[in-house]
Amino acid sequence: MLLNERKFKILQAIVSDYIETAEPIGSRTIAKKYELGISSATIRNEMSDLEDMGLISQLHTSSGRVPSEKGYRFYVDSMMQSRALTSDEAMFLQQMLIENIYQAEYMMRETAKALARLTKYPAIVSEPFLKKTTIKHIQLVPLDEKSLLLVLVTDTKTVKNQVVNLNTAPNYETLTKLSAQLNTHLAGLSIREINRQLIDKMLMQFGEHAHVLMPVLGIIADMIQSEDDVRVFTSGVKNILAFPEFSDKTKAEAIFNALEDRASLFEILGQPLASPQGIQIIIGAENHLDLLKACSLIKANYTIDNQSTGCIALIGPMRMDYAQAVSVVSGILQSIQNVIKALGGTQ
Amino acid sequence: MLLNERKFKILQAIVSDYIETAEPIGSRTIAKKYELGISSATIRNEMSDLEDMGLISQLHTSSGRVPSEKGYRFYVDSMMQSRALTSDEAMFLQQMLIENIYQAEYMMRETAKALARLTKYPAIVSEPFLKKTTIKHIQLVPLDEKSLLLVLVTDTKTVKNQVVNLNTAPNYETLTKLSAQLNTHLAGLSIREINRQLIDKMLMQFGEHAHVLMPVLGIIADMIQSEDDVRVFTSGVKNILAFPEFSDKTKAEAIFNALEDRASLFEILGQPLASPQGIQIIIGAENHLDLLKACSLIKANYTIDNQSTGCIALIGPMRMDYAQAVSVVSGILQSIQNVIKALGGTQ
DNA sequence: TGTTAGCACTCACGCGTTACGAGTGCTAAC
DNA sequence: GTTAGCACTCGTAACGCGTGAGTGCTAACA
Repeated sequence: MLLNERKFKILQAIVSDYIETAEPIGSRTIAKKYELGISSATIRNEMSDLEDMGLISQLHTSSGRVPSEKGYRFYVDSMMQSRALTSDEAMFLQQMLIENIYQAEYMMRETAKALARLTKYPAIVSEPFLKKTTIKHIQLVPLDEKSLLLVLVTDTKTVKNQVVNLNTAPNYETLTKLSAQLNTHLAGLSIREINRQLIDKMLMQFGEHAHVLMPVLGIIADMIQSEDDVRVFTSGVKNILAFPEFSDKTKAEAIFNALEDRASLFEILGQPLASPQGIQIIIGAENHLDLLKACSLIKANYTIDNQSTGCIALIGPMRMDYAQAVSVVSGILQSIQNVIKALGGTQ
Repeated sequence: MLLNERKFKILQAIVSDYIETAEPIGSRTIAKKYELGISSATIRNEMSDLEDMGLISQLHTSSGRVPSEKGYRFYVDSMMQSRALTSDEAMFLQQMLIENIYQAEYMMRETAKALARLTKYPAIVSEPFLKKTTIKHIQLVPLDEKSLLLVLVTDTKTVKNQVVNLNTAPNYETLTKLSAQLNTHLAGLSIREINRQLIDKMLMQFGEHAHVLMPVLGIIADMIQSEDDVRVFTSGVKNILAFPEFSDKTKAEAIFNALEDRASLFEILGQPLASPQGIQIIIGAENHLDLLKACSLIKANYTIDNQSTGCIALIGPMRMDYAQAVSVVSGILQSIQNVIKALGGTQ
């Protein structure tokens, strides 16, 4: 779609004004507020054209114009100015990094908080999806006669635990030995690399303890493959109450529902990224979740060794401040990558 | 405070009607709806007395009456009928128990969900506060040259992890030995029992690895003592939007703030219980958290070996359905206790 | 031919008025 | 002691109306 410069400027004025005020905007207001050197009548003519093109719309005759989804899309694609982080924002992120971040879980929670704090939009942060990470260490820990604890550490130092129930659990020494063997075979592998052949080979070596190995391997596969165990952190969900577009209770509730339900959170995070390395902007009904069709999403994957893994996202009204949100998301993305690198340590 | 039977019945009618409808209730309505065998004029006189006693109040002259905090307190203490779980509720809890509950974290999350689902009030569930539980097992897991992972399992099978950074981390065999020694000394103890004497004795035995022991012990103490690491699960926070008393945005926001902030959650959960074994009902300003002064709380501790440990709580408007809430909380409390017993297993 | 001034028209919104109803307290009669 | 009746209060919903921000259309102008 091509717009002449005047239409371009008018659309830009409408979108950014609406992002700021949430009020429909009329020709006279544009003429007064933005010095375009043309009269309101001319602006009216141009606006009529923009409406024909589907970029803006009216709520009723004789109301001002409001950007349409297509209008937002055009804005995001063609006229949004990427802006740098303000010094306040940068300092906030810096501060967050300085505080000791020992472990993935803590970092995730803090990241969600920071996103929500800086943008005033609800934020979602997911742990890395394990199927894309590799196993760093496995440890079998004794619990009692009939159960043991399986501890799995990934290359991002995310730690997972699961109790394994058996008829009779091996004693401490045996578990220590088994742990060592498991590590010999599995450390450094991703789930994709654990295949039938490898399992058979391990079963041979495990001998009398094969009855322990089978459930343990099964659970490792489950832990790695199922979303069930991936923690998702949200923060600032209440922020949506501040937006007039959600002052209607049922609309606010829809969003709360989406953000409190793990299934729909995964739906939000899990859609394949058009540009997996970058930041994706999803406007209104472009996302397929009915509960969020009045919202826009800003998503990014953080990556480990260039493999996409976890996800961070912001949710806001369609008139969200895309420029600010994108810059904050990209800033935080970098911070996370740095921390992941640091956590990776000497490996 | 003593009320004659007529006043008692009238107050009961006012409280339960208001709990149901959230509308002030007048003498004529009571006369029609509840067959007390007296006229509205008589009821008016009695209501005037009840108001003098501070049990009910008017929002303005010529409006119906509304229970005061004192009135709710009287209701809860003297006239609330404890009710059994409905068969639906009982089945729901039964179902929850049947689903495999392997681990404390999962159980907590599900418990919070169930509480919120059954009552329509926001629910909070905390993990056991460690200072009151005992250590079941400690394991040191290798990570890399400069760090190791400390895994701590408690008697409720709650699992905590923390990365420990050292100048040079011992190798796998050493860690295995150290783990065994730590367990010999510490398993079965609560944090109160880890004293200077014991630490000195351990330092002697650890010899060359004393430089590992000190940070590890420090972190164990931290993990056990600090609230920071206690997970708190909330569910159904959005439910407050359904109550007309919170339709004012700022009032709803106050509650969202309280329930999203860990510090205030701890404040909610942490107040000493008047009756540590039972269910505590806190009405309005009886709780000291300003953000929640328009709310009532229903709290209970779940216990392990008769020591109070974790906490479950419901939050609602002052006119919450105390009878139902209490019965659900007590039902869930029992379920949790059963699960804890089962998790305790053969120990 | 593109731009602009002017005009008639639309429609949401705020405001004052009014009618209504649910509630009260008081008084007098039973 | 109880109740019927009455005057009074006050929040709320409905209504009408003026206002203002907006539109599209037309005619005049550069």
